[in-house]
Amino acid sequence: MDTRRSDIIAEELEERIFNGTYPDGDRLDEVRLAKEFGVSRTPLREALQRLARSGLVTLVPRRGAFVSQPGPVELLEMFEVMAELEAVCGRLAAMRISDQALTELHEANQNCQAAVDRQDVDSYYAENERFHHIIYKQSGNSFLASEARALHRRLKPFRRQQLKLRGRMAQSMAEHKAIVDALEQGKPEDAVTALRNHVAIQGEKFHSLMSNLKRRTD
Amino acid sequence: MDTRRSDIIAEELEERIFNGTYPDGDRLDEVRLAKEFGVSRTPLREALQRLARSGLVTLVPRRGAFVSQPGPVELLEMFEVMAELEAVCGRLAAMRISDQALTELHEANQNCQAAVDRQDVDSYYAENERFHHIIYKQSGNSFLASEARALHRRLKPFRRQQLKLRGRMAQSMAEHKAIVDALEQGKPEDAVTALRNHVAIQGEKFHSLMSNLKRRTD
DNA sequence: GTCAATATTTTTGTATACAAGAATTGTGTT
DNA sequence: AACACAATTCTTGTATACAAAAATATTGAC
Repeated sequence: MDTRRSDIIAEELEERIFNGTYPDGDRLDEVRLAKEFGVSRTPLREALQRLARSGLVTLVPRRGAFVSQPGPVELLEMFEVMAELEAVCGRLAAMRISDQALTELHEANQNCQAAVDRQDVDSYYAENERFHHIIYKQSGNSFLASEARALHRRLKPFRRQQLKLRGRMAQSMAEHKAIVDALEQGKPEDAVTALRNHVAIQGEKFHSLMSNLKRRTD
Repeated sequence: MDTRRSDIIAEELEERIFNGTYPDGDRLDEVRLAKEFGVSRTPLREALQRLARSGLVTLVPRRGAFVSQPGPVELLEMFEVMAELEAVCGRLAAMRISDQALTELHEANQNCQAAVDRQDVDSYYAENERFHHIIYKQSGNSFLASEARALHRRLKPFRRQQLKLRGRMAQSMAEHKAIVDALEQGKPEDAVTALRNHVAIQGEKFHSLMSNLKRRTD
């Protein structure tokens, strides 16, 4: 329960940057936004500073706040790091995971499959997130888990795009199975490769998606 | 060159939290600090929000800002993540490192050795930092590099403590050599293990340091 | 007509003022 | 004496006011 207006505003602005309302490089005018949200500049500035910390906007002194969407190169870099973070989580989780978490993992996976059968992208997305969050937590390293969650969240809008690619959801399910198997059998290195590939492939898919998009605009 | 006062204040407060001027849980009074720095509350609040993003203080709504030093458990978790980040940097760098960077690495290492011979802790620390930063950069992934730098910086005050441990600097030098060898020969997995151990051992050293400290206060 | 220098406007950074919630103190009751 | 409730004080959150720097427009010279 955030009582501060700046928190609510920060979330709203974050949402708008994610869904593309504000394009890359766009300047976020303090007074205009303050009027729009019906607040003074003070809470709005605090919200902008928060976004700057997350890397969503860059604050140029005496110039203002500018939206900074990650470019293709930066995105691939972020996916690479995400792949490694997940791999580490998997390696630790393979040694530390609880029985209860394993059943929860199976449960999330079954819900994923059901969503695939129903062609329900939203539901698939939610269960997939749950799946990964369980692994983060089961790493037994809460700092690692929170870092993983943060990057996962940051990449959310870009992962979502490629879920629409033909056959991606089915392929993803197969990868999930390999991950669960590795964790169940307590094989750290298997979990590492399974998770690393699972995420890395997303980066590659995204890459092909980007080049397709580019070719279309030629 | 930061023109904004809030930046300067944030740095100063960060320094004070690092060097223990403000103990854990201490409340940072806005008006008192504002008077002390000779500014109004506005830039000071912005500085506090910045520190909150870095995790150095926690902002409780309507209650204020409280220093939150990481506890022993959290620190070990952070060292574990640092070890993995460095390992990933090393793996990528082993494949991508340039000849020039390799010579720079040798150079930094020689300067390290010279500092050890002179028993010059400060100088050792600076060159050691340079050594690691080169590896981060040579990962060829600038997002990864900046994440590694951020965590490295955050752990700085805790790493520093254990440099004073007897024989640690000499041991560290041997580990550096193993790292450089792996990078030079382009062996990713060797670089991974060398770097992971190099950092992980810092976490363990810190752990023993902590328990010694605890025993003394019993 | 173009370029440069200056004046004006706009916008950010900071200070101050005000409002609302939390902590504290004091008083009254049991 | 102890507890509860109310009034006061203190502190945070927000709005407004002001100052300084950057952007823009205007005027003048060539």
